[in-house]
Amino acid sequence: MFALISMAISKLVEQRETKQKLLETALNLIWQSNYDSVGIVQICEQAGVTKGAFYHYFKSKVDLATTAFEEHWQCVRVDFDRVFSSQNSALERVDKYCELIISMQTKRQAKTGCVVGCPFISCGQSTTENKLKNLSAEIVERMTKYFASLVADAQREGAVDTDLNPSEIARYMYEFVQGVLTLGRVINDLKIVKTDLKPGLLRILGIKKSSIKKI
Amino acid sequence: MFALISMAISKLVEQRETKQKLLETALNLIWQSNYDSVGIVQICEQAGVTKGAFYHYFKSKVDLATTAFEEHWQCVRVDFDRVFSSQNSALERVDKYCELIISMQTKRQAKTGCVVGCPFISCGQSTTENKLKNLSAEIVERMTKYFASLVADAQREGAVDTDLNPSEIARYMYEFVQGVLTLGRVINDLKIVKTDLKPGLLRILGIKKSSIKKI
DNA sequence: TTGCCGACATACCGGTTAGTATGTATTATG
DNA sequence: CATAATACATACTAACCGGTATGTCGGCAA
Repeated sequence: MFALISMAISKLVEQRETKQKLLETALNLIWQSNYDSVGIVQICEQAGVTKGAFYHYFKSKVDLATTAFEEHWQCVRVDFDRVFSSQNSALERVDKYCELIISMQTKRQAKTGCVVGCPFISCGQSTTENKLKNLSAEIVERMTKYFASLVADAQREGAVDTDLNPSEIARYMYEFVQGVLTLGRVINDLKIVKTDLKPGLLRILGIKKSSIKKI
Repeated sequence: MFALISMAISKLVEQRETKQKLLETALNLIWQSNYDSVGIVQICEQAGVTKGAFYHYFKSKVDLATTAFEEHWQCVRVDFDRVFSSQNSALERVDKYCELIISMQTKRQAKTGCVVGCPFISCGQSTTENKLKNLSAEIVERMTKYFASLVADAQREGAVDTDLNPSEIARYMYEFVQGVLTLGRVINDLKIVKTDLKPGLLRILGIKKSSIKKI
């Protein structure tokens, strides 16, 4: 009886793990290189499953990739919701966001041996699949919302001049973030991410000196 | 006699054109999509030559790509040398640089139908070929030099605070440029490039208001 | 016991890939 | 005039691609 139940459970776990392993492996491989140059068999081998298993769970390569990226977003947005929480002041958000990015990138570098940058942007701009491109564009919109409310709150807090359009500054900030991550990936060095991300963001945000002293 | 000479010349032109057409086509195709997903036969067909002609002039695909990108750099560096000339004030350089980028991107968009971004960066971060990656990293170094001297000159001109490290600000600026171009490519819209590039750069550069009035 | 179903595994398919081997026409040279 | 080199063109190969068709296996309900 107990044996039966535990077998059934382990079976369920295995099932979930097969699909999950596929998603995870696909994300990692595509993130490291790019969508077009990663093959299905390569993903399967790395995940330790066969092609049959792959096509049992996913109807195509782009199907796997999109769900992998969507799942990854659901995963990271938890972190973003936390650091961009209204509970944090604007400057705290910048601080925590930079910490988050750097810690994520450092972990990935430790795992893969190279600087990977943002998966959505680096992948979305280098694939021929429109589904992935659209997903990336969608992520850009979502991310700029975080920054827009950050800037608006910074203005309300009196840390930033109010004679500026918050969404403009927000765009500059996110554009800068992506630039730093992209160049970090190209020259394969986290140094510039670690040194430039925060001061660059603060410079764009343009915090008033008076507000620094206040905090 | 004249016929012979003109034939010889036209032959020479043809030869140069075959190789040149290959380089040009390769750059365009790879720039539009990415290195890994562009095939040699595709390049040859587009260039109107055969595979035999291709392997007569280049020993491999990556050989073609690297020489194409190096040639493209030699082409655009002429423009960069002009806009970043010491004859121009720092603000003029920013102005002309933004104009150059926007005009280049607009032309490419008209030709290809999509926003292509910076070829060196978008390609270098999405290929598995280390030769191309290294070339991209090299280009990054070359470009930041332009910005570093721009910032230093801006400080000497009194347009920017001197209590800042020029190379730091230069990095922020180039990182921002690449972010704007990358996002422009991802969302396939030149709008943000046109609206954000110049004000974003000026904000990072941090021109003193007094110097604006002076000019 | 039978029949079915989900969860894979294996073998295979047509098409495409980078790269090569060989053929040929034209031009330069001794 | 012969030979050699250049500038290609054509045909091919071995590997690999995404995708499919079919087979196998354990569990489960009737």
